[in-house]
Amino acid sequence: MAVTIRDVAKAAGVSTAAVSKVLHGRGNSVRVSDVRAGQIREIAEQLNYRPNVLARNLRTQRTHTVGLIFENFGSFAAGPLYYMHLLEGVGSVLFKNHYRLTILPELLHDDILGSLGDGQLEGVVWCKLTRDAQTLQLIHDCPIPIVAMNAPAPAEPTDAVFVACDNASGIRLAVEHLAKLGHRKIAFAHEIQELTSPDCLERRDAFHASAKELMGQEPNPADVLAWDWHLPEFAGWWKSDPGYTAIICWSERTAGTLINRATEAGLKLPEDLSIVGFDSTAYCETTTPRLTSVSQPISEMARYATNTLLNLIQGKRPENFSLTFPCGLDVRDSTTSPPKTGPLGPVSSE
Amino acid sequence: MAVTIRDVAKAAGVSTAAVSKVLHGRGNSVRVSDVRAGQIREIAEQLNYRPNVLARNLRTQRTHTVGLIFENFGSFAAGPLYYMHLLEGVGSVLFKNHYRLTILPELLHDDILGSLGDGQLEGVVWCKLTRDAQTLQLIHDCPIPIVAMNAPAPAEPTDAVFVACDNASGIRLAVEHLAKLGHRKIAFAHEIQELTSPDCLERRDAFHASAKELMGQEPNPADVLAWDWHLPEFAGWWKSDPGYTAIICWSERTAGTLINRATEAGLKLPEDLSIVGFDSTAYCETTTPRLTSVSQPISEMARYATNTLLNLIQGKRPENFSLTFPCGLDVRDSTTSPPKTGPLGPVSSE
DNA sequence: CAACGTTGATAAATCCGTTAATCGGATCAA
DNA sequence: TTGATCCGATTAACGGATTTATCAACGTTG
Repeated sequence: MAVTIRDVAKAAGVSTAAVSKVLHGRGNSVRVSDVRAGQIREIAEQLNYRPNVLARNLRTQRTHTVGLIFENFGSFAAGPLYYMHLLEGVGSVLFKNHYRLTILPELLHDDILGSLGDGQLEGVVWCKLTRDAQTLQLIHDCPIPIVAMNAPAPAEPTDAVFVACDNASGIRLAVEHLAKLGHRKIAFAHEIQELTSPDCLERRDAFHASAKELMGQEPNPADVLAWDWHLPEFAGWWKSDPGYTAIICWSERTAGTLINRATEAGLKLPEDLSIVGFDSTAYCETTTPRLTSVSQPISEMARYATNTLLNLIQGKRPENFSLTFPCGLDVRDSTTSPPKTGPLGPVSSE
Repeated sequence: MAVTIRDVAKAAGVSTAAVSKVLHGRGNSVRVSDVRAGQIREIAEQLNYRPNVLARNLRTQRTHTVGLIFENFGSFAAGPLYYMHLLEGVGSVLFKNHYRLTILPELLHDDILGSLGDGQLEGVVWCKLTRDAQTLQLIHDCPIPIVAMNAPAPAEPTDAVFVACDNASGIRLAVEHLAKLGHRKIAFAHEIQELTSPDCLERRDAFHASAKELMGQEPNPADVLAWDWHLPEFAGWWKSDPGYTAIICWSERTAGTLINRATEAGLKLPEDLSIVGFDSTAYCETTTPRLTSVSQPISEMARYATNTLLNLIQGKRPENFSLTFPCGLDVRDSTTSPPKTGPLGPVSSE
């Protein structure tokens, strides 16, 4: 059907080795004169020859393809821009290095090993890898390198590299910011279905720790709002509000929804209530008021993860098997001093 | 290195054909008794055999892989949720059919043919395919089926299938909605760099046509706002405003940014200014006020496009080589009657 | 002149799973 | 008894590019 290297070789009156050498630069011990090379190139052009990459991949045992696993592909379109940045970061590094990117479906554990061991992928970026025994076993059995994104490294070192952001310090920045503004009672919010996310849990725990350390706020179940935001429950909570003046949200999206509920309930933002989000993408610029948010260098993390993966594929041992990126805080317009000044009075925000 | 089918065959004392038949169900004329089959399966399990998909793909000339081309991968992370829905729609259909999804980088025209003709892809979903002669030639030369998303079909039929939304009727719905509310002077907004998007141009032209038809508003350059939204130019425009009471935006993102600029300029929305967006994703629920928006069934379109592509791959001729999906209008809170009632007075919105 | 290096090029093995062709033997109908 | 059919299984040829081993011819050098 298609034109093969043999067709070209026959038409040019040379061996396939010569064609392979001239057209693709392969084969060390193959030497071709300039004249012949020119002829071969010309014939190939005439015949409109296109190399079959499948054959090459089989022979060389390389595919220049990397896989990407999202933890919840089915529902990620509803999510914020986190995934877009992730995809952009991974893709840009791969494409720059002439690699291909394959999106993998959510797979059953048994199928994953088959997918990762079928020779089609040289490595995989795995988002939000969990830390259970089954997964650790899988990492051990996996024949290709794995880099985990936004997954905390397990206690015992594994073959996989873990890239994450420092949730604790990020949340601490948020609490510190609010404390400086004069807030004395802060809540933490997440959507009800996010209970299973390791990131969410880490941030919640960090919130309790930071609130206690910086403001003496003892951990209290009422500090954590876990709602189905599609219901207008905010107004109810706010009425029974035991004095909260600020809310830190586990994600950008939660913060966006909270802004809406609060506005609908008649609150004036940020004067009545300060809100902090987590992720700081372009989305934060589009809310009203613009959202103060902990920033996680998603794109940078993705780039680092991907570069590390490419190094692993080349057999280079990484410097670190676990890297945590620091978080920042992008102060925008959704945070200000609390309405009722506390015992210390409002603190000027430099 | 890895365990091959030959290793299994040798260990089980049978031919590779038998192993292939038992483990993968391949080969019509190959018959294996149940006893042998059991032995083979056992041996394969013991040896931890995993078939090499590269070899299979080469032999069968099939890869069960489809490519996806974005028109601007490098910057799409800044965009709205459009891409997420697109990716979700394409991916879900592919995965359900046990296909793989490969994201392709932006390529030079010469490289594209190489990429699409190297045997690795069985078909491609191509977003925002342009209509220039070079691209039409490429469609003609492409050895695998193409389905174009959000691309208007060219005049002369091609081998590619075109899936788009009905921009004109969508914009008409928006104008109609505003006209019914009593608006008599409407502007159209897009970001300055979007001038090259076919969708954007189509929507602009449809705006002029609908505004003239439904409200007698003669096309006027001042009706179109083309701004760099990062600059706070809205206030200036508003002051020199010749009486506009509503703005239709070419995209969701433009609308979101406009809401912010207007709010910052001290306008009360939607009382002072009605705003309509285009795309109606979850994002519209997060703005304040929630964004009234023309809805384009992105996910559905992507699913249709992908199913059509899978049919093309199987050699089935599609019923239509061009399908336009109707748009709807999701009325939310960003549109209401204009502040100054026109000659007819406000019309109740049913 | 023998030894040796270099250039130009090829044949054939290899990657690994698939499949058409074939084969011995048993069964069965005519 | 002959011929046809089916069962169980194997052999060997693919698919298309890469690569090792090998070779002829020619020039150089001591």
